[in-house]
Formats: sequence, C-alpha cells, structure tokens
Amino acid sequence: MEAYPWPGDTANHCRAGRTARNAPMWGPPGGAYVYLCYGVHHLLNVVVQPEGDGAAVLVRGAEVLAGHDTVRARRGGRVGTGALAGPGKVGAALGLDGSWSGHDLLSPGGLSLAGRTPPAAVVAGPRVGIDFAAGGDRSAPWRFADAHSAQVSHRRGLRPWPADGALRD
DNA sequence: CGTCAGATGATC
DNA sequence: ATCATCTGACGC
Repeated sequence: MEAYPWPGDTANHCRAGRTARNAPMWGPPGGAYVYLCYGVHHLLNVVVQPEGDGAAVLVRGAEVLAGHDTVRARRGGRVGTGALAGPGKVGAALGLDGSWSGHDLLSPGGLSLAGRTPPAAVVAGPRVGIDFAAGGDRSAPWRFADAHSAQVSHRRGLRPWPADGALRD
C-alpha cells in the first residue's frame, strides 16, 4: 500500500483541488476511490482522514484468501506468486471498474473491509511510479508492505520498518 | 537479473 | 498533454 496524504503531497490526485474524479477522496474515511490508470487499469484506494481531507491509501498488492477460481479466471489462469503484485493486478482480480468509486467499504456486501491478522513484519520505501512528484515527495517512505508476502511488486528499495524493528499498534 | 518501449483512454 | 501500470522483448 501507499499513502497519499493531505495536504501537501504533489503526487496526490487531490493536489489541484476537487474534481469529479477525486470526489470520493474528500468524503468520509472507509470509502473506495477507484480510477482508471493509463487508460488500462482500475486502481483501488481506501479513503482515510476525516471528511474534507483529500487523503487515501493505494492498494498495491493482495493475498487471495477465497474465490480462487474467480481470481484465476480474471488473472489469466494465475493466482500464485506475483499474480496480485501490483495495483493494476489487484483491480483486475477484484473485477473493479469506475462504478465502484465512492462505494462504502465499511458496510458489508459487494466490496468491504474486514479485520485480518496484521503482518509479522513490515517493510517501507519510496512510492512507485511518481517520478513527476516534486522534491521530497518522490523519496518519502510512504509505501508499506508485508515483508513476507509474495504479492509485492518492485521490492527493491523496501527496507525493514520501523528502523528499530518494534511495531506499534 | 536488469532496462525499455508501447498500449491505451479518462481527465483537466 | 498527462499519467499512482503491465507486459513482453531484449541485453547482461
């Protein structure tokens, strides 16, 4: 996952203010923000921060816990290592399109958030694909991943987090 | 292992 | 014109 904080992040889709596309990002936390990237892939974000802040977290990878056959069909016959490593692959595996943008992920049904056991170890590093960002936004360690997951793309540059190895709540 | 080009279309 | 990506091709 990657954080796109508010305010001040030059890679954040809300950087230029409110638009029709980014409207869900200004809404209440727990909403979905789905958009078409490079005309090819639908990327899933989870809206965070209070209503009125344009912040979200991009889901860059996922483990398949159920529905293997469905995911296999959507991912060209693959569900194993790397099949969901990358935000476009996650969108494809979930069968997302723009109509999911604005969906409430906190209410059960369709697409929703559910509690899971947190990872035993976390790695962090710079965000991917935002070379256009200005200054420190490019190198800020705002990307996080399960250190032991096989569904993490661009592993290079990821380092143990936090530096002292002590995870907090 | 690495880098690179092309596809592709909504958005502002 | 821009862009929060993927894939396959190619070189080491």
